[in-house]
Parts: sequence; C-alpha cells; structure tokens
Amino acid sequence: MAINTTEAPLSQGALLTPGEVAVLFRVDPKTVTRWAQAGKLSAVRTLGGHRRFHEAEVRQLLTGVPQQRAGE
Amino acid sequence: MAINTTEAPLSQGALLTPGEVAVLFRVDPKTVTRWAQAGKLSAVRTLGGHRRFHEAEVRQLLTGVPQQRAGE
DNA sequence: CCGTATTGGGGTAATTGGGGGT
DNA sequence: TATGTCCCAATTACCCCAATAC
Repeated sequence: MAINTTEAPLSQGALLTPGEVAVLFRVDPKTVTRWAQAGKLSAVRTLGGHRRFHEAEVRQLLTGVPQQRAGE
Repeated sequence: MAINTTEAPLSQGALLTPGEVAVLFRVDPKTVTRWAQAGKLSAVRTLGGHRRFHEAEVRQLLTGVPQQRAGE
C-alpha cells in the first residue's frame, strides 16, 4: 500500500459548511457568518473566501461538552 | 527517532491529489481544480495531465500559518 | 420610552456544487 | 475510477435595514 506521509496533522477533523452549522443551531446561515465575524466561532476560509467550521468546535458549543472520539 | 517519515524527501514533500485537497478544504474536487486554474494553488502536472498539489502549501493555506516541526 | 445587542430579510456579486461529455 | 473542462443552479459573502428582546 502507500507509505503514509503524514496523517494526524492533516486530518484536523471534519469541516462543516455555514449551511450545515445553521441547520444544527436552527438559525439562518447569515447568523452563523456573524458568529464567525464576531470571533465566537473559529473559521477556516476556502481560497474563494467561503467559510468552513470545525465540526468538533460546533458540537462542543452545541452540547457544552467537548467531544471524544470512539476508540479512545 | 524516526529517520524517514515520508518515503523520499527528494523535492518538497508529499504531493496530494485534487480529491485529497478537496477533503481537507471541505470542497468539491472541481473547486480545487478551479483554484489551480486561477493560480491560487501551484500545481504539478503528471505526465497524463492530472494535477498534484504540494502538501506543505495546502497546509499553510488551511491554517494560514506555515508549518513548523518539532526540533527546529 | 430609549439604547444596545441579536436575528432575519432583501439585494447583488462571487464562489461553489452537480451534471454531461472527453 | 479519478480527473479536466464547460454550463447552470445553489450557496455564500457582503452591504443595508427592520423587528425583537432586554
């Protein structure tokens, strides 16, 4: 198989689109954008300027409890 | 200590396929292609005409900060 | 009632995603 | 199977403004 270059640092966890986060919080996508602008939510930008949010962070904010991965 | 993480640090480091870059940015592979066409991402061409992207460059664009290794 | 903060809606331009065919 | 390329619809960014809650 392949020689696995670097794996852990690469997969920082899944990223969510503004629309997906909006569904989870039951708010308008624009509201999610405002949260990002206000620094309440850390965002990764695509090269086109669109935002992507870390699933783990979103879940923690949703549940109030940090997530743990299965198998650990 | 690990001497060899990648298999052959000949040039720059590992190369990623459009699909792999797409996963990291949470976008469609075609979007990655557009970034290459727009000059936002430097690409290496295979002999078959397909693109390969530098992992280091991708990671820097993802985090906004150049990567640093422990021990440097 | 007034001032502040948060949210949603409208409008426009850019980016992105999906389908089709190579 | 994945990718390169073209076309079109959906999503998003960014602006301003109104309604709501406290």
